[in-house]
Amino acid sequence: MPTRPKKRQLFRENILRSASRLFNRHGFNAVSIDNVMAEAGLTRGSFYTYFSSKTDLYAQSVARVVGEKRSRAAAIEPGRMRTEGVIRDYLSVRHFEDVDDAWPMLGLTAEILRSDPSVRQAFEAALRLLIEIFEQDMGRGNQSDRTRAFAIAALCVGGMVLARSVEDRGLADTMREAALATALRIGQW
Amino acid sequence: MPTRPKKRQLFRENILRSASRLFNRHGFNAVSIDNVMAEAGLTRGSFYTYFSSKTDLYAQSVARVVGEKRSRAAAIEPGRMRTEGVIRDYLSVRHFEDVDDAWPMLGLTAEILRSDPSVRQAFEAALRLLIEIFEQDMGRGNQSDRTRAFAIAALCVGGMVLARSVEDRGLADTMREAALATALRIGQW
DNA sequence: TGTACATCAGTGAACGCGCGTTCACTGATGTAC
DNA sequence: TGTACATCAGTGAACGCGCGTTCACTGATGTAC
Repeated sequence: MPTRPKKRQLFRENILRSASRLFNRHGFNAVSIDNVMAEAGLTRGSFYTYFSSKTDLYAQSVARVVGEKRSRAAAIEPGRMRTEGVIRDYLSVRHFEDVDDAWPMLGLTAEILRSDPSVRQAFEAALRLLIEIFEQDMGRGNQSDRTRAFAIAALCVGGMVLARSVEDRGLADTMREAALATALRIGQW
Repeated sequence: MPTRPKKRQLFRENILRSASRLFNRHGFNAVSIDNVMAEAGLTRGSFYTYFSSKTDLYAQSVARVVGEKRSRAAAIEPGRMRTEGVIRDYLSVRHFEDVDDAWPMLGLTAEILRSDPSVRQAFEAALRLLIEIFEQDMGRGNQSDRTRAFAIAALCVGGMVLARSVEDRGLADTMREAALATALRIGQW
Protein backbone atom coordinates (compact mmCIF):
# COMPACT_ATOMS: atom_id res chain seq x y z
CA MET A 1 0.00 0.00 0.00
CA PRO A 2 1.59 3.25 -1.13
CA THR A 3 2.32 5.94 1.42
CA ARG A 4 0.27 9.11 1.26
CA PRO A 5 2.51 11.51 -0.66
CA LYS A 6 3.49 8.76 -3.07
CA LYS A 7 -0.15 7.96 -3.80
CA ARG A 8 -0.85 11.62 -4.40
CA GLN A 9 2.04 11.84 -6.79
CA LEU A 10 0.63 8.89 -8.70
CA PHE A 11 -2.83 10.38 -8.88
CA ARG A 12 -1.37 13.67 -10.00
CA GLU A 13 0.37 11.99 -12.88
CA ASN A 14 -2.81 10.15 -13.76
CA ILE A 15 -4.71 13.40 -13.90
CA LEU A 16 -2.10 15.02 -16.11
CA ARG A 17 -1.97 12.05 -18.46
CA SER A 18 -5.76 11.97 -18.76
CA ALA A 19 -5.81 15.69 -19.34
CA SER A 20 -3.24 15.55 -22.16
CA ARG A 21 -5.16 12.76 -23.81
CA LEU A 22 -8.52 14.45 -23.56
CA PHE A 23 -7.41 17.97 -24.44
CA ASN A 24 -5.58 16.60 -27.45
CA ARG A 25 -8.58 14.68 -28.57
CA HIS A 26 -11.36 17.19 -27.93
CA GLY A 27 -9.83 20.60 -27.32
CA PHE A 28 -9.86 22.73 -24.21
CA ASN A 29 -13.49 23.75 -24.02
CA ALA A 30 -15.03 20.40 -24.85
CA VAL A 31 -13.30 18.69 -21.95
CA SER A 32 -14.75 19.14 -18.47
CA ILE A 33 -12.97 18.70 -15.18
CA ASP A 34 -15.41 15.88 -14.50
CA ASN A 35 -14.18 14.03 -17.58
CA VAL A 36 -10.57 14.36 -16.58
CA MET A 37 -11.08 13.34 -12.96
CA ALA A 38 -13.34 10.42 -13.84
CA GLU A 39 -10.72 9.08 -16.21
CA ALA A 40 -8.10 9.42 -13.50
CA GLY A 41 -10.33 7.47 -11.13
CA LEU A 42 -11.27 10.37 -8.87
CA THR A 43 -14.23 12.68 -8.46
CA ARG A 44 -14.75 16.31 -9.24
CA GLY A 45 -14.33 17.50 -5.69
CA SER A 46 -10.68 16.78 -5.13
CA PHE A 47 -9.52 18.44 -8.32
CA TYR A 48 -8.72 21.70 -6.60
CA THR A 49 -6.39 20.01 -4.15
CA TYR A 50 -4.19 19.21 -7.17
CA PHE A 51 -4.54 22.21 -9.45
CA SER A 52 -5.66 25.75 -8.91
CA SER A 53 -7.91 25.98 -11.96
CA LYS A 54 -8.75 24.34 -15.25
CA THR A 55 -6.37 26.71 -17.00
CA ASP A 56 -3.62 25.72 -14.62
CA LEU A 57 -4.24 22.07 -15.46
CA TYR A 58 -4.07 22.86 -19.15
CA ALA A 59 -0.80 24.74 -18.87
CA GLN A 60 0.76 21.96 -16.84
CA SER A 61 -0.46 19.24 -19.14
CA VAL A 62 1.06 21.05 -22.13
CA ALA A 63 4.28 21.55 -20.18
CA ARG A 64 4.39 17.86 -19.31
CA VAL A 65 4.16 16.85 -22.97
CA VAL A 66 6.88 19.32 -23.92
CA GLY A 67 9.09 17.98 -21.14
CA GLU A 68 8.68 14.46 -22.42
CA LYS A 69 9.50 15.49 -25.96
CA ARG A 70 12.54 17.32 -24.70
CA SER A 71 13.96 14.36 -22.81
CA ARG A 72 13.29 12.05 -25.72
CA ALA A 73 15.22 14.40 -27.99
CA ALA A 74 18.04 14.74 -25.46
CA ALA A 75 18.53 10.97 -25.52
CA ILE A 76 19.55 11.07 -29.17
CA GLU A 77 22.88 12.32 -30.41
CA PRO A 78 22.54 15.69 -32.16
CA GLY A 79 23.12 15.82 -35.90
CA ARG A 80 21.33 15.55 -39.20
CA MET A 81 20.01 12.10 -38.42
CA ARG A 82 18.20 13.39 -35.37
CA THR A 83 16.52 16.23 -37.25
CA GLU A 84 15.49 13.80 -39.93
CA GLY A 85 14.05 11.56 -37.23
CA VAL A 86 12.09 14.39 -35.64
CA ILE A 87 10.70 15.48 -38.99
CA ARG A 88 9.70 11.95 -39.96
CA ASP A 89 8.15 11.46 -36.59
CA TYR A 90 6.27 14.73 -36.55
CA LEU A 91 4.81 14.14 -39.99
CA SER A 92 4.24 10.41 -39.56
CA VAL A 93 0.95 8.56 -39.88
CA ARG A 94 1.32 7.58 -36.25
CA HIS A 95 1.47 11.21 -35.14
CA PHE A 96 -1.39 12.02 -37.48
CA GLU A 97 -3.57 9.47 -35.76
CA ASP A 98 -2.11 9.66 -32.30
CA VAL A 99 -4.40 11.68 -30.12
CA ASP A 100 -2.76 10.84 -26.82
CA ASP A 101 0.75 12.08 -27.07
CA ALA A 102 0.78 14.60 -29.90
CA TRP A 103 2.66 17.89 -29.96
CA PRO A 104 0.51 20.48 -28.20
CA MET A 105 -0.21 22.84 -31.09
CA LEU A 106 -2.10 20.12 -32.89
CA GLY A 107 -4.72 20.00 -30.16
CA LEU A 108 -6.09 23.12 -31.78
CA THR A 109 -7.30 21.10 -34.71
CA ALA A 110 -9.70 19.38 -32.34
CA GLU A 111 -11.68 22.60 -32.17
CA ILE A 112 -12.40 22.17 -35.86
CA LEU A 113 -12.75 18.42 -35.90
CA ARG A 114 -15.45 18.36 -33.31
CA SER A 115 -17.51 21.09 -34.89
CA ASP A 116 -20.18 20.02 -37.29
CA PRO A 117 -19.70 19.16 -40.97
CA SER A 118 -20.64 22.58 -42.30
CA VAL A 119 -17.84 24.19 -40.33
CA ARG A 120 -15.30 21.58 -41.36
CA GLN A 121 -16.27 22.03 -44.98
CA ALA A 122 -15.89 25.77 -44.74
CA PHE A 123 -12.36 25.38 -43.42
CA GLU A 124 -11.55 22.77 -46.02
CA ALA A 125 -12.69 25.17 -48.72
CA ALA A 126 -10.12 27.68 -47.53
CA LEU A 127 -7.35 25.14 -47.86
CA ARG A 128 -8.51 23.95 -51.26
CA LEU A 129 -8.62 27.50 -52.52
CA LEU A 130 -5.03 28.17 -51.45
CA ILE A 131 -3.77 25.02 -53.14
CA GLU A 132 -5.85 25.66 -56.23
CA ILE A 133 -4.25 29.06 -56.65
CA PHE A 134 -0.73 27.74 -56.23
CA GLU A 135 -1.27 24.81 -58.57
CA GLN A 136 -2.78 26.98 -61.27
CA ASP A 137 0.10 29.37 -61.13
CA MET A 138 2.69 26.63 -61.49
CA GLY A 139 1.41 25.58 -64.90
CA ARG A 140 0.90 21.94 -65.85
CA GLY A 141 0.39 20.05 -62.61
CA ASN A 142 2.97 17.29 -62.44
CA GLN A 143 3.65 15.51 -59.17
CA SER A 144 6.42 17.81 -58.02
CA ASP A 145 4.34 20.93 -58.70
CA ARG A 146 1.61 19.47 -56.56
CA THR A 147 4.03 18.80 -53.76
CA ARG A 148 5.33 22.34 -53.96
CA ALA A 149 1.84 23.80 -53.87
CA PHE A 150 1.00 21.81 -50.75
CA ALA A 151 4.26 22.67 -49.07
CA ILE A 152 3.75 26.37 -49.68
CA ALA A 153 0.29 26.19 -48.17
CA ALA A 154 1.66 24.38 -45.12
CA LEU A 155 4.43 26.96 -44.76
CA CYS A 156 1.99 29.85 -44.94
CA VAL A 157 -0.41 28.43 -42.39
CA GLY A 158 2.24 26.98 -40.09
CA GLY A 159 4.42 30.06 -40.18
CA MET A 160 1.55 32.36 -39.41
CA VAL A 161 -0.03 30.18 -36.74
CA LEU A 162 3.28 29.94 -34.93
CA ALA A 163 4.09 33.62 -35.33
CA ARG A 164 0.72 34.56 -33.91
CA SER A 165 0.89 32.18 -30.97
CA VAL A 166 4.07 33.56 -29.55
CA GLU A 167 4.45 36.37 -27.04
CA ASP A 168 7.80 37.69 -28.23
CA ARG A 169 7.32 39.90 -31.27
CA GLY A 170 10.89 39.40 -32.40
CA LEU A 171 10.48 35.66 -32.44
CA ALA A 172 7.19 36.07 -34.28
CA ASP A 173 8.83 38.21 -36.97
CA THR A 174 11.69 35.80 -37.37
CA MET A 175 9.24 32.96 -37.86
CA ARG A 176 7.15 34.90 -40.33
CA GLU A 177 10.13 35.99 -42.38
CA ALA A 178 11.69 32.54 -42.40
CA ALA A 179 8.44 31.06 -43.68
CA LEU A 180 8.15 33.81 -46.26
CA ALA A 181 11.69 33.43 -47.60
CA THR A 182 11.35 29.67 -47.80
CA ALA A 183 7.91 29.72 -49.41
CA LEU A 184 9.11 32.13 -52.08
CA ARG A 185 12.13 29.93 -52.72
CA ILE A 186 9.93 26.86 -53.08
CA GLY A 187 7.69 28.76 -55.48
CA GLN A 188 10.64 29.11 -57.83
CA TRP A 189 12.38 25.76 -57.56
CA MET B 1 -35.61 54.38 -46.76
CA PRO B 2 -34.66 50.88 -47.84
CA THR B 3 -37.38 48.40 -48.65
CA ARG B 4 -37.85 45.48 -46.29
CA PRO B 5 -35.92 42.69 -48.02
CA LYS B 6 -33.10 45.07 -48.92
CA LYS B 7 -32.78 46.19 -45.32
CA ARG B 8 -32.68 42.59 -44.20
CA GLN B 9 -29.96 41.84 -46.69
CA LEU B 10 -27.92 44.73 -45.33
CA PHE B 11 -28.35 43.62 -41.73
CA ARG B 12 -27.41 40.08 -42.71
CA GLU B 13 -24.15 41.28 -44.19
CA ASN B 14 -23.50 43.38 -41.11
CA ILE B 15 -23.96 40.37 -38.90
CA LEU B 16 -21.62 38.25 -41.01
CA ARG B 17 -18.98 40.95 -41.08
CA SER B 18 -19.15 41.43 -37.32
CA ALA B 19 -18.99 37.69 -36.84
CA SER B 20 -15.86 37.27 -38.98
CA ARG B 21 -14.18 40.09 -37.14
CA LEU B 22 -15.04 38.82 -33.69
CA PHE B 23 -14.40 35.13 -34.33
CA ASN B 24 -11.05 36.00 -35.84
CA ARG B 25 -10.14 38.13 -32.91
CA HIS B 26 -11.40 36.00 -30.03
CA GLY B 27 -12.16 32.52 -31.29
CA PHE B 28 -15.47 30.71 -31.50
CA ASN B 29 -16.25 30.12 -27.83
CA ALA B 30 -15.25 33.51 -26.53
CA VAL B 31 -17.71 35.31 -28.80
CA SER B 32 -21.37 35.37 -27.82
CA ILE B 33 -24.34 35.91 -30.07
CA ASP B 34 -25.01 39.03 -28.03
CA ASN B 35 -21.61 40.44 -28.99
CA VAL B 36 -22.19 39.81 -32.66
CA MET B 37 -25.70 41.21 -32.75
CA ALA B 38 -24.79 44.26 -30.70
CA GLU B 39 -21.98 45.08 -33.08
CA ALA B 40 -24.34 44.71 -36.00
CA GLY B 41 -26.77 47.14 -34.33
CA LEU B 42 -29.44 44.59 -33.45
CA THR B 43 -30.48 42.67 -30.35
CA ARG B 44 -30.18 39.04 -29.37
CA GLY B 45 -33.75 38.17 -30.16
CA SER B 46 -33.76 38.52 -33.92
CA PHE B 47 -30.64 36.44 -34.45
CA TYR B 48 -32.59 33.29 -35.18
CA THR B 49 -34.51 34.94 -37.96
CA TYR B 50 -31.19 35.21 -39.79
CA PHE B 51 -29.30 32.05 -38.84
CA SER B 52 -30.36 28.71 -37.47
CA SER B 53 -27.66 28.45 -34.81
CA LYS B 54 -24.34 29.85 -33.67
CA THR B 55 -22.56 27.07 -35.55
CA ASP B 56 -24.44 27.98 -38.68
CA LEU B 57 -23.30 31.58 -38.31
CA TYR B 58 -19.73 30.42 -37.89
CA ALA B 59 -19.78 28.22 -40.97
CA GLN B 60 -21.30 31.00 -43.06
CA SER B 61 -18.87 33.60 -41.79
CA VAL B 62 -15.93 31.38 -42.70
CA ALA B 63 -17.48 30.71 -46.10
CA ARG B 64 -17.92 34.42 -46.67
CA VAL B 65 -14.24 35.12 -46.03
CA VAL B 66 -13.21 32.29 -48.35
CA GLY B 67 -15.52 33.62 -51.03
CA GLU B 68 -13.94 37.04 -50.78
CA LYS B 69 -10.45 35.61 -50.99
CA ARG B 70 -11.49 33.60 -54.01
CA SER B 71 -12.84 36.53 -55.95
CA ARG B 72 -9.82 38.63 -55.08
CA ALA B 73 -7.58 35.88 -56.45
CA ALA B 74 -9.73 35.49 -59.55
CA ALA B 75 -9.21 39.15 -60.38
CA ILE B 76 -5.49 38.60 -60.85
CA GLU B 77 -3.95 36.91 -63.84
CA PRO B 78 -2.64 33.44 -62.95
CA GLY B 79 1.10 32.89 -62.98
CA ARG B 80 4.14 33.05 -60.75
CA MET B 81 3.56 36.68 -59.91
CA ARG B 82 0.19 35.87 -58.44
CA THR B 83 1.53 33.07 -56.26
CA GLU B 84 4.30 35.34 -55.09
CA GLY B 85 1.70 37.95 -54.26
CA VAL B 86 -0.44 35.52 -52.30
CA ILE B 87 2.57 34.27 -50.34
CA ARG B 88 3.76 37.78 -49.56
CA ASP B 89 0.28 38.74 -48.54
CA TYR B 90 -0.33 35.72 -46.39
CA LEU B 91 2.93 36.14 -44.52
CA SER B 92 2.83 39.92 -44.36
CA VAL B 93 2.93 42.09 -41.25
CA ARG B 94 -0.50 43.33 -42.23
CA HIS B 95 -1.96 39.85 -42.19
CA PHE B 96 -0.13 39.11 -38.97
CA GLU B 97 -1.84 42.04 -37.30
CA ASP B 98 -5.07 42.03 -39.23
CA VAL B 99 -7.72 40.49 -37.08
CA ASP B 100 -10.67 41.46 -39.25
CA ASP B 101 -10.11 39.83 -42.55
CA ALA B 102 -7.60 37.06 -41.93
CA TRP B 103 -7.65 33.58 -43.48
CA PRO B 104 -9.96 31.43 -41.36
CA MET B 105 -7.44 28.91 -40.03
CA LEU B 106 -5.61 31.62 -38.16
CA GLY B 107 -8.63 32.28 -35.98
CA LEU B 108 -7.52 29.19 -34.10
CA THR B 109 -4.58 31.07 -32.67
CA ALA B 110 -7.05 33.24 -30.83
CA GLU B 111 -7.83 30.29 -28.58
CA ILE B 112 -4.24 30.45 -27.42
CA LEU B 113 -3.86 34.19 -27.43
CA ARG B 114 -6.73 34.78 -25.10
CA SER B 115 -5.73 32.12 -22.62
CA ASP B 116 -3.58 33.25 -19.75
CA PRO B 117 0.20 33.70 -19.81
CA SER B 118 1.02 30.30 -18.37
CA VAL B 119 -0.74 28.59 -21.25
CA ARG B 120 0.88 30.78 -23.84
CA GLN B 121 4.28 30.12 -22.35
CA ALA B 122 3.70 26.38 -22.40
CA PHE B 123 2.88 26.53 -26.10
CA GLU B 124 5.82 28.77 -26.78
CA ALA B 125 8.10 26.27 -25.04
CA ALA B 126 6.99 23.61 -27.50
CA LEU B 127 7.93 25.81 -30.43
CA ARG B 128 11.27 26.79 -28.92
CA LEU B 129 12.12 23.16 -28.31
CA LEU B 130 11.46 22.23 -31.93
CA ILE B 131 13.61 25.05 -33.22
CA GLU B 132 16.33 24.36 -30.68
CA ILE B 133 16.58 20.78 -31.88
CA PHE B 134 16.77 21.76 -35.53
CA GLU B 135 19.33 24.50 -34.94
CA GLN B 136 21.57 22.26 -32.86
CA ASP B 137 21.54 19.59 -35.51
CA MET B 138 22.53 22.02 -38.24
CA GLY B 139 25.84 22.88 -36.61
CA ARG B 140 27.07 26.46 -36.25
CA GLY B 141 24.01 28.65 -36.45
CA ASN B 142 24.48 31.14 -39.25
CA GLN B 143 21.55 33.12 -40.56
CA SER B 144 20.53 30.66 -43.23
CA ASP B 145 20.60 27.74 -40.80
CA ARG B 146 18.30 29.66 -38.54
CA THR B 147 15.91 30.33 -41.39
CA ARG B 148 15.91 26.67 -42.32
CA ALA B 149 15.21 25.59 -38.76
CA PHE B 150 12.24 27.93 -38.54
CA ALA B 151 10.92 26.90 -41.92
CA ILE B 152 11.06 23.22 -40.99
CA ALA B 153 9.13 23.92 -37.80
CA ALA B 154 6.49 25.85 -39.75
CA LEU B 155 6.22 23.04 -42.29
CA CYS B 156 5.77 20.42 -39.60
CA VAL B 157 3.12 22.33 -37.71
CA GLY B 158 1.33 23.69 -40.77
CA GLY B 159 1.38 20.39 -42.63
CA MET B 160 -0.01 18.50 -39.70
CA VAL B 161 -2.61 21.08 -38.72
CA LEU B 162 -3.94 21.13 -42.26
CA ALA B 163 -3.84 17.36 -42.66
CA ARG B 164 -5.78 16.92 -39.46
CA SER B 165 -8.39 19.54 -40.24
CA VAL B 166 -9.54 17.97 -43.46
CA GLU B 167 -12.28 15.37 -43.92
CA ASP B 168 -10.80 13.61 -46.94
CA ARG B 169 -8.10 11.19 -45.80
CA GLY B 170 -6.45 11.19 -49.23
CA LEU B 171 -6.08 14.94 -49.17
CA ALA B 172 -4.73 14.70 -45.64
CA ASP B 173 -2.10 12.16 -46.67
CA THR B 174 -1.06 14.20 -49.66
CA MET B 175 -0.61 17.21 -47.43
CA ARG B 176 1.35 15.30 -44.84
CA GLU B 177 3.65 13.72 -47.40
CA ALA B 178 4.24 16.95 -49.26
CA ALA B 179 5.24 18.65 -46.02
CA LEU B 180 7.45 15.71 -45.11
CA ALA B 181 9.27 15.60 -48.44
CA THR B 182 9.83 19.33 -48.44
CA ALA B 183 10.96 19.49 -44.82
CA LEU B 184 13.51 16.74 -45.41
CA ARG B 185 14.74 18.55 -48.48
CA ILE B 186 15.16 21.78 -46.58
CA GLY B 187 17.03 19.91 -43.85
CA GLN B 188 19.69 19.06 -46.40
CA TRP B 189 19.99 22.20 -48.46
C1' DT C 1 2.23 -2.66 20.35
C1' DG C 2 -2.04 -0.26 21.30
C1' DT C 3 -5.01 3.58 21.93
C1' DA C 4 -6.59 8.56 21.24
C1' DC C 5 -6.28 12.25 18.59
C1' DA C 6 -5.04 15.35 14.63
C1' DT C 7 -4.60 15.97 9.97
C1' DC C 8 -5.26 15.13 5.38
C1' DA C 9 -7.53 13.76 1.05
C1' DG C 10 -11.61 12.51 -1.35
C1' DT C 11 -16.83 12.88 -1.80
C1' DG C 12 -20.88 14.59 -3.86
C1' DA C 13 -24.26 18.09 -3.33
C1' DA C 14 -24.97 22.82 -4.23
C1' DC C 15 -23.93 27.44 -6.03
C1' DG C 16 -23.57 30.81 -9.61
C1' DC C 17 -22.79 32.41 -13.98
C1' DG C 18 -22.67 32.69 -18.89
C1' DC C 19 -24.84 31.94 -22.85
C1' DG C 20 -27.50 29.52 -26.55
C1' DT C 21 -32.17 29.33 -27.50
C1' DT C 22 -37.27 30.31 -27.11
C1' DC C 23 -41.30 33.09 -26.84
C1' DA C 24 -45.09 36.41 -26.11
C1' DC C 25 -45.45 40.88 -27.45
C1' DT C 26 -45.16 45.32 -30.19
C1' DG C 27 -44.45 48.52 -33.64
C1' DA C 28 -43.53 49.09 -38.43
C1' DT C 29 -44.09 47.80 -43.23
C1' DG C 30 -46.81 46.37 -46.78
C1' DT C 31 -51.55 45.14 -49.07
C1' DA C 32 -56.60 45.29 -50.24
C1' DC C 33 -60.23 47.89 -51.49
C1' DT D 1 -55.41 58.93 -51.70
C1' DG D 2 -57.04 57.06 -47.35
C1' DT D 3 -58.45 53.61 -44.16
C1' DA D 4 -58.47 48.77 -42.12
C1' DC D 5 -56.23 44.82 -41.78
C1' DA D 6 -52.47 41.24 -42.21
C1' DT D 7 -47.88 40.14 -41.97
C1' DC D 8 -43.35 40.57 -40.80
C1' DA D 9 -39.16 41.75 -38.13
C1' DG D 10 -37.16 43.19 -33.91
C1' DT D 11 -37.40 43.38 -28.70
C1' DG D 12 -36.06 41.94 -24.26
C1' DA D 13 -37.39 38.91 -20.65
C1' DA D 14 -37.11 34.22 -19.37
C1' DC D 15 -35.71 29.36 -19.68
C1' DG D 16 -32.50 25.63 -19.22
C1' DC D 17 -28.27 23.56 -19.26
C1' DG D 18 -23.44 22.77 -18.67
C1' DC D 19 -19.74 23.37 -16.06
C1' DG D 20 -16.14 25.69 -13.16
C1' DT D 21 -15.78 26.30 -8.45
C1' DT D 22 -16.92 25.93 -3.39
C1' DC D 23 -17.99 23.65 0.81
C1' DA D 24 -19.53 20.85 4.79
C1' DC D 25 -18.74 16.35 5.73
C1' DT D 26 -16.47 11.67 6.27
C1' DG D 27 -13.35 8.07 6.30
C1' DA D 28 -8.55 6.95 6.10
C1' DT D 29 -3.74 7.81 7.13
C1' DG D 30 -0.38 9.20 10.12
C1' DT D 31 1.48 10.75 14.95
C1' DA D 32 2.03 11.09 20.09
C1' DC D 33 2.57 8.79 24.08
